[in-house]
Amino acid sequence: MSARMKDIAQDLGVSLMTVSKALRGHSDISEETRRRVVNRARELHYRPNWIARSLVTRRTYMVGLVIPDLMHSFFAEVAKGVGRKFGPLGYQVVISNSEENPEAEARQIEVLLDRNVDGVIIASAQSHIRSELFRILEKRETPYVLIDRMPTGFEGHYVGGRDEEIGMLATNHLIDQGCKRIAHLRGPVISPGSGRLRGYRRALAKHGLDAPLDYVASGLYEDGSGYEGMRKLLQLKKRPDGVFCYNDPVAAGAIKAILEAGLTVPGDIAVIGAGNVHYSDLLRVPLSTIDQSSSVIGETAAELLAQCIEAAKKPLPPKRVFIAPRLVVRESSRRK
Amino acid sequence: MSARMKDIAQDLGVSLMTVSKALRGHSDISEETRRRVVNRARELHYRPNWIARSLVTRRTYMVGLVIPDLMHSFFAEVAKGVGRKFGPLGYQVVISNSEENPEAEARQIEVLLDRNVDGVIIASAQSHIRSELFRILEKRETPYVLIDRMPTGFEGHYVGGRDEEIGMLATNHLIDQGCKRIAHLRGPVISPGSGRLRGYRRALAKHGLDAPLDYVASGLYEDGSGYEGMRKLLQLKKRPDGVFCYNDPVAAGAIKAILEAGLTVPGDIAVIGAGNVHYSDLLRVPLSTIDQSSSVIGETAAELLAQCIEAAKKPLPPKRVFIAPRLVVRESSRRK
DNA sequence: CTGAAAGCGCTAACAG
DNA sequence: CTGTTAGCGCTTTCAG
Repeated sequence: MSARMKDIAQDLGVSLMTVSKALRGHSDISEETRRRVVNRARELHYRPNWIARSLVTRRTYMVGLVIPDLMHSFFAEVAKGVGRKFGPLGYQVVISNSEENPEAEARQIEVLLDRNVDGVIIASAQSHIRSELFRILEKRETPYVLIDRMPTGFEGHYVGGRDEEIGMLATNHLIDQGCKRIAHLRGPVISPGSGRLRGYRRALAKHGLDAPLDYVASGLYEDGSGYEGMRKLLQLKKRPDGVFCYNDPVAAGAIKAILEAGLTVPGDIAVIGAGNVHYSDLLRVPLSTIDQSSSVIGETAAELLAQCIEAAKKPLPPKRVFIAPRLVVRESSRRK
Repeated sequence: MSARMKDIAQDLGVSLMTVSKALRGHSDISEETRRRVVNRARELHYRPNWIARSLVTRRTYMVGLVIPDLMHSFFAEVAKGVGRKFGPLGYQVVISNSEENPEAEARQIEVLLDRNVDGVIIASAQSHIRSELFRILEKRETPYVLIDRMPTGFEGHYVGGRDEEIGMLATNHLIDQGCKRIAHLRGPVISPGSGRLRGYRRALAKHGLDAPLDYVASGLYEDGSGYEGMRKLLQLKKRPDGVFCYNDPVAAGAIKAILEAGLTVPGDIAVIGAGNVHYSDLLRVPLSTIDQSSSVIGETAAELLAQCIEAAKKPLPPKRVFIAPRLVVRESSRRK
């Protein structure tokens, strides 16, 4: 096994405590002693034992990040943002994949808490705060920040997009481009899905446009379901001429379905997504989208969580940050 | 703070050790006692303290996974495979992003080792085994498995693709499709890049086709560089009619460049990538590719590492697993 | 400025 | 079957 403080202490004929303090840059150690300790530590390739330290300090310098899908590049980007913020602070980020399963998510969060992470960032698959998970979370005193999705009733720290605005921005853009029959491939029944749907409806209402019930089809999260949802929309007697999709993967699937049906994008049907995932530019038809600054969401959440952790045990008043959306026009919706 | 074993022991009037053993299902505890302990533990919401346990057992049940880019869905998929295998075994996977930077990678691995992970899986950015990193890695007795990239001189555990075969498979396919002037957007100077290039050359040689030096351009890792590389190829006097790209992102960038130049895919230039990333099907032109079974690589590496960990301190003889590649033909290369 | 004592929560090894 | 003793490697507290 590698060297311990005890070894350094013995070698130098000082006490273990002196070594401990010297190594941590404690003020009441003579410059001379510190130098000797540090040198000897280097010689022995001493590496502090985090586990032993954690046992007494009750800090692990690990934070959990729970996301529903690593493969979705939106979350990968969020993860990158979180890592970029926490790395320099000396924290390890532990990523957990819930696969959109609320129970799996709850179990994973428990595991993280059992490991004494100092805090958790969660893009939750729970739709409501009345779930087992939040009871667990509240019982422990570990700070946590929710991102991207806000379960109904949730009152704590949150960082995410302005979903209603996203819906309006996208829908207004399609209207601007001259679309008259605008459909929506909606996301799951969690805040971003509902918020974007609300925005879609408001935008249509404001412009006096119809929003037939069957113009809203389920797109769920990804290209497979986007493809299916679009195929349903294509069977309607009054085919839509514009579609706002919950996110970019759904939009990619929708485009696939449209092209397969022998129609053109944006000629026959204009399409817009949300998320601005990094390959949106490379799709069949370069995809218009609403940028959500995924990595900013990650960084902001990380910053907030770091503050909560520093604040020791006095919980900070709940803080909510909403990142402004931004329209990115590419070919899939450009009609003028 | 939450309940400790001590609390359970006092409540029940037994010794701490009895509790410890009962909770771990040790055989020499009466059924009766065990039941009482387990019940009381549940009542108190007892959760074992991993940190304390680790301090004595020297096992953390954490494994590190170091990859160069989470955003590249190949690695995201590998990560998923690793997680799927280790999760049920009670391990936490800690992912670290090296951003293709060998020094950052080395530092991150040190951090992981400092945290006493039980093992590490690495898709290394090091090109040669004579780097600082491998000295560190060998000094500690923590088992590790390399994946996807094999630094020259490396002799340890490895799981990856058969890169030369990938190159041959892709190039042969282009030849089959009638391409006569086949170029290659090559990857970085690490094993997959060099292996695929070798395969490309061998395939051409076998068919007596030319491989002019300027037909090999640098594509590096991603769409940006693929785009740039392709633009260079397009300026050659004898324009290629087929391109084998290092990976799918590079191929996506190449297609973008080709279309922008007013040419068609596969009509003017057939394109094939490698990796079969999940959105390959949704690109401008659905991308032909070589499937590498990314998640199988992750799972296999995880399994191997788990064995190494179980093998206690006796290092297993180096094992190497090469996953067979598989041709996936989509539109981008279909000429017949 | 330095150090001795106590303990974080748990387990290994052995004794009853 | 149960319990005692002795740590794991470090930090906190307090006395010199």
